[in-house]
Amino acid sequence: MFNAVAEPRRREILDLLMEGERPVGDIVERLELGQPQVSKHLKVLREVGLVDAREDGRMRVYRLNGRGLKPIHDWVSNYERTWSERFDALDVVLDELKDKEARDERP
Amino acid sequence: MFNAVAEPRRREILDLLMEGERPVGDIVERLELGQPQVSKHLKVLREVGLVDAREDGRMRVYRLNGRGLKPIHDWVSNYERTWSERFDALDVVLDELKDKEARDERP
DNA sequence: TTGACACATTCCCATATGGGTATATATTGT
DNA sequence: ACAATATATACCCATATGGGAATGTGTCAA
Repeated sequence: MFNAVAEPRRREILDLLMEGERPVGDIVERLELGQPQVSKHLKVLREVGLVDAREDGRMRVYRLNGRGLKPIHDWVSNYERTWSERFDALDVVLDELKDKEARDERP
Repeated sequence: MFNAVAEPRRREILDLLMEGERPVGDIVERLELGQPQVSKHLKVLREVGLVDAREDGRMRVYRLNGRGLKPIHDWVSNYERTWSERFDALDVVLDELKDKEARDERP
């Protein structure tokens, strides 16, 4: 899944979908990439759960599923303290509290 | 650079280096991977600035440079709000403050 | 039903990449 | 100087992957 995001065009697709759901055609236009290529990238993103598709007539509307990026966020966050000196003991505690709250609210 | 981190073994190397600097031999042992392979992975990580090397006699001691992961962290953080409902307006303000402080301290 | 449209899938090709093996380079110890 | 050690590099091979072109599938409109 790190792999899915390692592709520049796929990151562009995700960035685009952050604006809102989009049919394939729109993505093809914006990325200036062939339609089959976009479909293939979307397939990869679908397989790792980073996007969902909704059928609307003869078009498929793709929607971002940002939660799929949480594993990456979690992994990278472990390294945050190596560059952010502000990420000291207090910050760690606060972040853990924030995480705990989030878990309690949506178990 | 996303690419460098997309490789599982390279992430293992980074995770290992989080414990502290290590010569190549130690990494080879821990990863149970060939020495040339480890050297090649380290080369990739060096080229994207995720690790630094220090010469110590006939061995090269590699050290983590976590700051190189900041771009990834920044990119993924844009998506955090899509899965964390606690990431509301107040949190955004607080995080921006934290960023600002960090910039002021290390410009 | 037929044709146009939106998208997915297939096939082909060029390139990149990771592992394995062998070898080169540099440094230490004797 | 020589052998051993630590690491880097070169070469080979199998596989994965992205783009391009062609084709398949399902849907709407007339």
